[in-house]
Amino acid sequence: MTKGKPHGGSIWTRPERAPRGPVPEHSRAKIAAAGILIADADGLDAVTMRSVAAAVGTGPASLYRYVVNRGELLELMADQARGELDYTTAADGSPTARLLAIAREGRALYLRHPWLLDIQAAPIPGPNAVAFIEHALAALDGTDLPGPARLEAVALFSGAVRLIAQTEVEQLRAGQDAIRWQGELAAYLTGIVSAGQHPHLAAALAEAPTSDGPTSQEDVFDSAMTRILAGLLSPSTP
Amino acid sequence: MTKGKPHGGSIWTRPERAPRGPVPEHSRAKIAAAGILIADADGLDAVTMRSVAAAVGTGPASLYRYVVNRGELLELMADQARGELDYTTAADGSPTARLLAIAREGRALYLRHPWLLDIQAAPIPGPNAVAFIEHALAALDGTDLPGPARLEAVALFSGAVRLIAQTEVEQLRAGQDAIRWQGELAAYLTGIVSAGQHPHLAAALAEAPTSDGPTSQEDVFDSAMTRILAGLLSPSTP
DNA sequence: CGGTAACTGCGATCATCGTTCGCTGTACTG
DNA sequence: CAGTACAGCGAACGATGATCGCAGTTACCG
Repeated sequence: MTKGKPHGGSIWTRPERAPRGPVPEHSRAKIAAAGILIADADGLDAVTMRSVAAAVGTGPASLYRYVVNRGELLELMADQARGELDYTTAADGSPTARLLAIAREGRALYLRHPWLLDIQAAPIPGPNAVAFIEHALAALDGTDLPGPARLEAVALFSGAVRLIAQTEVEQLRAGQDAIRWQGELAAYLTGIVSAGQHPHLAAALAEAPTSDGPTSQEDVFDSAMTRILAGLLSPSTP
Repeated sequence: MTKGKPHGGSIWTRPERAPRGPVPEHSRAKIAAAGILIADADGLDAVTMRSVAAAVGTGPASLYRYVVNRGELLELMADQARGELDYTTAADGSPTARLLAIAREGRALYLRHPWLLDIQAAPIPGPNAVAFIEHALAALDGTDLPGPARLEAVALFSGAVRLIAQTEVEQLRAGQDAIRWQGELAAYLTGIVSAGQHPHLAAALAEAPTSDGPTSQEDVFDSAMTRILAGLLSPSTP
């Protein structure tokens, strides 16, 4: 009759070890670690079922005993990487300061594992994602935001960290091609601007990129993050 | 000797029509339109070289006369979709009001073409992306932000629109499975919370999701966007 | 203790996808 | 009119995600 899936939706609601059967030769953690190593070295596209299986020392088909599809493998990797986050620097201080500390940790994580930006968030958060939410909520203690608004603020906060880190990683990805790339972009925009349309873009590009010395990436990140946090933590104006 | 790429980096710096040779039977716009139709109907994964080629009425190999690879095809689609944006509602008013109007347009676009969220921004923006930047910059007129900060603010603004729309689309994607999905998520979180760790998450979840009637998605979007804009437009506090 | 059910490992294999090759035909140049 | 650069495209390649079915392994039940 009606079957009623016993388990299944997400990998986080499915037990790692089955009640019966032989003891698995590998583990989710080991497989995820292998995937992370490959992604760090050669990018997310290099993380194939075959490459991960080979790194673990087995065949591609065997991975499907631990994971339902490639997406779940990436979920495993993403959550395991998030386990590297260290929240001790966000232990106390003002909400803004604590969240900024968490944001810095997140930025470092994205720079360490740029492929995280290529994985879109899964519908159900893994344990380390939940831990992130918990710590961000803890940082919100002392603000006058109501409960649901706090969850929303954490989501926006997390997205902002990802967003800013993404622009930073994009430049790093260009690598040594940065000169060629920036040159092409500049030529392209110059061509557009000189056409007469887009006066505001012309004005913004004309202005010099700050005359008082080169700003470090960390400073850019901090100031952008601080601005966003100011908006998120301010009471809503109805 | 040294060849020196005549053209090439991006599709936007490459002319659509070559100076010599027969007149192409198709066009970038037509191919992009076909791809958009498919993506709207069956998602971005259904946009394969074969399916788009078939929709245009040709073979897969022929598409490579218009596009260097699948990524460029997606770029074409993304920029063409952005051409649907209407900025007339953002013509005047306060910077916040104008940006909010643009944000609403963006939200509607993402809801109309959810697959846009699956395409990550290309290194070089297409014409309609440039138009978006231009209009956002125009909305920033009257603020005291310096030039480079405005470009940064536009980037953050654009990312915020995308981020908020994404959470909204995620729920829509669950579709009728929403009941099952929310149920599973709730059960999952309940299990985690009841373990005793994560006290802040427990507190946030315990609080009722506002007692004064159901809030519409538009209101949620507007309030979140307004909060973020407040942060972006406020002068940096050094 | 023996039988059965549930599970693991995995070789072989499939369907599909992005992309390339090479040929033929066509339009523009000089 | 000859040459060249390009368009269209059938056929094919290599790689990938995923499935099937069988053999070996463990735990539970009577």
